[in-house]
Amino acid sequence: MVRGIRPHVEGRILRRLESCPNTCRPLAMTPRLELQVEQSRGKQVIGIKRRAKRIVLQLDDGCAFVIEPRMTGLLLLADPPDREHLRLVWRFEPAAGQGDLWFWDRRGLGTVSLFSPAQLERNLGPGKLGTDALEMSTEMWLSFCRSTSRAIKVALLDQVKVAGIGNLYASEILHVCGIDPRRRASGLTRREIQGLGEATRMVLLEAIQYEGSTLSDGTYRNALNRAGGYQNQHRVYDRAGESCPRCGGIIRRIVQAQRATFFCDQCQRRPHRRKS
DNA sequence: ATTAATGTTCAGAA
DNA sequence: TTTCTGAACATTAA
Repeated sequence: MVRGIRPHVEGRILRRLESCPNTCRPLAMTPRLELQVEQSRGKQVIGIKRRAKRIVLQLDDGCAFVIEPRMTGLLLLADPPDREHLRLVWRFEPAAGQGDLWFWDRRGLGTVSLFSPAQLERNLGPGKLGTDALEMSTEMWLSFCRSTSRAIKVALLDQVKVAGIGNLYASEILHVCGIDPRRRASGLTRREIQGLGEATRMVLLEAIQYEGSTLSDGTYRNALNRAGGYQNQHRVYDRAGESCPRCGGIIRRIVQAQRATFFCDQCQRRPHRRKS
């Protein structure tokens, strides 16, 4: 999303922000966003970056819009799938060949906030979001695993501990490093944890390269309303009953913490439980 | 027709 | 303190 949007918004001047009137439900926003929006008129976008799963649109006064797409939110430069679910539009001073920026969200769980520098620190800082999954060192992975007795799959989704891993990627990561998703995080060996770190890096970089996963509901799209390509590379996600691409075992689907987990029973197996 | 499922997060309870 | 549960929502498949 960020890569697609950056060339169209960097350096541009904000004219106004509009909440879309024909939307099924008002966009969840920070209180008083409307008021602050008046003050953001004329401000310049100096940059756009990703922080874990959030998108940060930085303004020249130190404030920033933080967009949280959640399940179905999209930032689009053109051609929204429909008008019905448009939630918000940033209107910029006209520039040749460059239009406005839209927030479209089918389910409506996404949020957009306008934060002051202090609020940014509070909402994106270490208390709220852990280290980005792509910036974790082996030492950090070790202390992360030692810190919790939950199943490793569930722990990987804890954004306070490690930020940026979503449900489908947790399954993909654990398949790549061959770890049973039901294993306790604290029970992993040093060697396994090292593999987990490497697998995380590999899967996330791969997914970013392929521009994300457009699942069967077809919702996810990049900034230009194009489907992603990573769904074709999924090893286990949404492939219950199919055979494992690595060992030929059968891929299973289980539920952990009320979320679907996919894994291969054969090459992601629990270690032998030894009587002691 | 119901029910369950969906790339998420958070408050509040256990 | 940590972990679990349910709710927020819209849409589709079983």
